[in-house]
Amino acid sequence: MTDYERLSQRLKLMAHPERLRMLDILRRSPECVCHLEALMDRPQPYISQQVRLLHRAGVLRSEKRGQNTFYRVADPEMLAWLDQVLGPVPEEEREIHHLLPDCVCPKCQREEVRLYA
Amino acid sequence: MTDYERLSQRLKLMAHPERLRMLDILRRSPECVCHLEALMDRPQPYISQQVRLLHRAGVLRSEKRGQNTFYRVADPEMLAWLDQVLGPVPEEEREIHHLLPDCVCPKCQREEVRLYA
DNA sequence: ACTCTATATGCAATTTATTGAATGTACGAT
DNA sequence: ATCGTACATTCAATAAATTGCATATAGAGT
Repeated sequence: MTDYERLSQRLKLMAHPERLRMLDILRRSPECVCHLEALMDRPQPYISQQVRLLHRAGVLRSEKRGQNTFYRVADPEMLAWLDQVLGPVPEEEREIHHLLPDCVCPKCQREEVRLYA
Repeated sequence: MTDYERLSQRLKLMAHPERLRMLDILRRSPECVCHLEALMDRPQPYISQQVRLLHRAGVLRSEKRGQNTFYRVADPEMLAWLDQVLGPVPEEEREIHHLLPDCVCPKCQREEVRLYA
């Protein structure tokens, strides 16, 4: 496999509107599948599929917290690319969880977290 | 069209091994189709097709010199992305035409150019 | 053990991208 | 006018990506 092949395979992960948006969310703070589902307004299997693609490629890291699985962008190369393509994440937007009225995920249900919104 | 859609469409242009390689060549110096053909070892219609894709999207600019059409990467956004993904082009590798023994393009036939190889 | 919840997986239908190959065109040289 | 060169276009075959939907699983709570 040439360098160009390796790079283009990873670029393909970004070169998709829904995945790009998902990456833009997950580079800010870890989110669970059900939160992504509410945020992106897509059926859960759809979210899981895209997450899987990114996870298999080593772009996302997963972390179980109770019932939920939280994903975050954990790949430095991808993070650098995202910074270049989307612009860097402003300091004040980091680690902020976007609360959603119709989201059932634990972060959206806890009052303490609501303070950051 | 959302931002994510616009960006992913342009990212798709890079997310292809042959086009990425072509872009890597054309960000260094302008080259004609027949030279790309020799460099990349692909049939001429194949080269023309990929060139067209990139040209239509505004990534490449074309310039006629005699019989030949030279293409170069003219889009600042794409150039920045290429720098991020492939690393910047070293100063000493800029504007250098890679001479090929089996290439019939004018640059490869002129002795003066040979000095830079 | 049953149930509920969060998430994962499998599969088929469709769409889109990729590639090869034939053919077309424009233009300079003879 | 015809020929050759450089490049462009078109089309069809194939491969790959995308998406929707049905279903599976694993673990927590009852």
